[in-house]
Amino acid sequence: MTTASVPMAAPTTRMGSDERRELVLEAATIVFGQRGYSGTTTDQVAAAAGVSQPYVVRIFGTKEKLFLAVLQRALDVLMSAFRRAIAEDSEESVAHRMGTAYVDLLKDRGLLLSLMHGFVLGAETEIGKVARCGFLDVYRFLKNEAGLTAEEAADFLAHGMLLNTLVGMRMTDEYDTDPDARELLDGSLQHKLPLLLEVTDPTRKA
Amino acid sequence: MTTASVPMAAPTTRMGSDERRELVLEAATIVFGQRGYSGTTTDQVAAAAGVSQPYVVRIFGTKEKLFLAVLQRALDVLMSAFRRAIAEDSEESVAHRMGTAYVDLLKDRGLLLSLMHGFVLGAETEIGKVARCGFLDVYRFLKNEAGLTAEEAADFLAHGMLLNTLVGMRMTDEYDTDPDARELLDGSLQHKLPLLLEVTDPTRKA
DNA sequence: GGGCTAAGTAATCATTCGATTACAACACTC
DNA sequence: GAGTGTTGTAATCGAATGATTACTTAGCCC
Repeated sequence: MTTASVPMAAPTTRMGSDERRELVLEAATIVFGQRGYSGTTTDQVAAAAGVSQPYVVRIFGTKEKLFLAVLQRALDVLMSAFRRAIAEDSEESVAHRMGTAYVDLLKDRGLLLSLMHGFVLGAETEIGKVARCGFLDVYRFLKNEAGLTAEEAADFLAHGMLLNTLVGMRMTDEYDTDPDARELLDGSLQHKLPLLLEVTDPTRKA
Repeated sequence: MTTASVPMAAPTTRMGSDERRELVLEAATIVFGQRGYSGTTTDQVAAAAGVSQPYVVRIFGTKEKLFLAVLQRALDVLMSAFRRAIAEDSEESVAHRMGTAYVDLLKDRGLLLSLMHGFVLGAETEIGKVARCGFLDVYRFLKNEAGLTAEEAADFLAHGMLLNTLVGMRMTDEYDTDPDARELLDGSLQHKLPLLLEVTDPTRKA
């Protein structure tokens, strides 16, 4: 008999709680992004993060608080990306650089979609509060720090929402089969399109 | 003792199945619009429609089929509104008339929001199919029948998605308290804003 | 007016899910 | 190396939910 009869004592070392929290947040972002708030179970998040379900709820308290943390993190990442975009010096316009930065966020899988799910759940008291506040923060940033006019800012947001919608409905699935889908995606993404295709379908060859 | 010991025999007459189906669809549209697909229960829909929960699922088979019917109806109503808008003769541009028609759809409560919830659920096999197909139908309509260029059509769709998002997050709740919210809503809706405010908050005085 | 079809419900079932509890083991301090 | 707090899990619970079954009654046709 071996010294350990316990079933598979973990060979890995333990993890700090901050690190673990961030890991779960990233996993949750992916799952919430594709199934939505109500459609996601804490069990799915736990499985995606490689921890047990009770641990997920203990870290965040409730599923709602977990989703709120996902939303807040997504908004923070978004704002950081925009700040970086307007800080860099380039020949491109500020709006163009921010657009590029926005599309680049697709690499953080589920981030824009989790945001989108939060945005359309304004009827949920707490979620709605975070969504409205976060959205207005972005709008203010576009006007006050990026120097866009009100109309330019609205246009920017509008095309962002269109992109989110196209990604959410997996319009990329029709990219090869439907010329209109291709045209729509080309128009929304321009040179960033290969990134989207790669993110949404890892098997595709460039 | 009264002649009827049965608990409240309905004083109302019975209803044809088509009529009843439409009634349930409308109720479902409202509920799905504010809670999303997974967040809505068949019981909530039944209560909103004034029928029993088992009856709702018997009419549509499953909750998913009910949601698909809601989506299809919403797309049909949308396309009808657009066709009517381009048919009428007016001094306004086609795009302007369609925009007005789109905003008018807010009167059909939950319709645009149910659509939006469907749009961001592309990962769900059946829902995704209907969403992509319906969205592309609209895009083709804008180009082929309304005579918009590809870019104009994308702009139109983008601002539609922004409007849906603003409504979904209940940005109207901040209309009186936040000048940026007000500006954003004014820009997205122009003269149609009173309609939105009335729809989202029936207690408000014009 | 009797039977037949369709509208509609009450009761209930099997799952699923978020949350709680109790317990285990690793790492750190003294 | 004993004690202790933190990381982490197994087991389980109660409520919610979609679906099924069996039953009731209204209208309708002959």
